[in-house]
Amino acid sequence: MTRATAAIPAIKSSPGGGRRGMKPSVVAYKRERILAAASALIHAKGYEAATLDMVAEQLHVTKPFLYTYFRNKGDILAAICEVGVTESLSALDRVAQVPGTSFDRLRAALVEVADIIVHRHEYVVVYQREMMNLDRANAQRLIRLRHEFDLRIGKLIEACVEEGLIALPDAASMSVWIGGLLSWITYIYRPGGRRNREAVIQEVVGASLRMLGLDADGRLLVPQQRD
Amino acid sequence: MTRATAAIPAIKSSPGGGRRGMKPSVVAYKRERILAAASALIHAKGYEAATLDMVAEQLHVTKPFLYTYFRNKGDILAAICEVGVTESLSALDRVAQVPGTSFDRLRAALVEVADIIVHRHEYVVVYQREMMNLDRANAQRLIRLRHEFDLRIGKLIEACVEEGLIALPDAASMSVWIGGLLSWITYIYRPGGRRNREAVIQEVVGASLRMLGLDADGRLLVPQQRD
DNA sequence: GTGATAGGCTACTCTTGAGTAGTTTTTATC
DNA sequence: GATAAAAACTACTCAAGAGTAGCCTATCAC
Repeated sequence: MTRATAAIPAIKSSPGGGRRGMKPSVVAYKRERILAAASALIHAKGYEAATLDMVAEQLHVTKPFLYTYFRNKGDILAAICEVGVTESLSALDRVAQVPGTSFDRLRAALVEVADIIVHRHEYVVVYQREMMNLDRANAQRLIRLRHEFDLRIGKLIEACVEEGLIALPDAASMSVWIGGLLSWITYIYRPGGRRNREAVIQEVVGASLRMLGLDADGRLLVPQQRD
Repeated sequence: MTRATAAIPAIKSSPGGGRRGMKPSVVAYKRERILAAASALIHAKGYEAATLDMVAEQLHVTKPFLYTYFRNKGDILAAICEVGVTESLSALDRVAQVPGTSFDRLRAALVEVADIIVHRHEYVVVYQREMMNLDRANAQRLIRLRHEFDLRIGKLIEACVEEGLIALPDAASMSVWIGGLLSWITYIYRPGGRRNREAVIQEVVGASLRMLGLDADGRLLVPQQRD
């Protein structure tokens, strides 16, 4: 891991480096590097076509090296798949602290998650496409996490309904469709593509809110009076 | 192909059976059977994990049999991937004949395509997940078809805008998000799942129209006046 | 019944990639 | 600078599956 090792000093100043030994954070760093390389490769070629030898080569390392940081290929995939959902869930934790109305929190949640999906593009695509290659245990865990995410979006919506900010009947069931719209970002936005990152986020947030019968500022949308 | 052969008589009465030899339609039928089996397997296990030996076994046939109807595994995948888009495009052709306003045609298109996605569930999932395993030529063809689909949905939207039925600025660019919502059906609806087929279609059509600023009957949605 | 042919099968080859056993190099410590 | 331990590498094994060469058999024309 010639190059990775050379890059390690950057971590010295990172938090969590206790006075005695920075081993844990170095290990975490190496794992992250492996995941980034694997994720890029799997994103480009697909799970089966992306071999561990290729991952190793990209890092200027050898295959057995990878096996000291992950038990097997499946565990690498699982770790990649977790990133998006995990980060989204902690974003929801953060958002819960946002002051204002439930609408403010809902919109903040949408923006935050859209942002994560845009930033973690490759990880999310791999999650969507390759989840099924996970072994039973990892798959279950991922499904639970995803379910929790939908549930919490649903709760944010319900809070809006209770405050009278949303009028749509059965609005909470829209959470899965909002999840779909958010996931679809990966098909619309590609890093280096012609679409603008912020514009995509704004579009998806606006579309999600309209699905809930709200405009971008949280005003209720109602059928226009015929004249 | 013991079982398939036994089932062939059903085809005798099918259209296209010229007076001399029903060979072409028999071949088409066998190809379809192969695709159905392969699609189910790939849907369940993923492209790489689904082996041709398994496909053959499911049909009570052997692997070389498959090779007389398809050049290789990739061609089978390509044929599966095409189904959803191709059928959707011909649905759009049909819909163009629908009398009434542009809104009627747009809604009809959404319903038809949603219906296809629900019916061809497995094919569509495979398309979404495994497209990247296609060789360059097949991939290009598929992308073009998909692009055409988005374009034509965009045109249906534009027609509504021109007739003054939609007020949303840049409404045509919503076509990709509608495509996303339609694709998401595959995550929401599973044959045999607890969700009702018609309800799902209604939900997705309603959500799509709300994204365009319309209610289910095509009435414009406008911000409610503050009191 | 005999011969020709399409349709299908048996029994391979050959490649590729996951995972590992055992060895070498680097680093840290005295 | 000797020594121990950690980190990484070399050089495999082993399994699995895509694709194929060549054989077998049912069917049909005559």
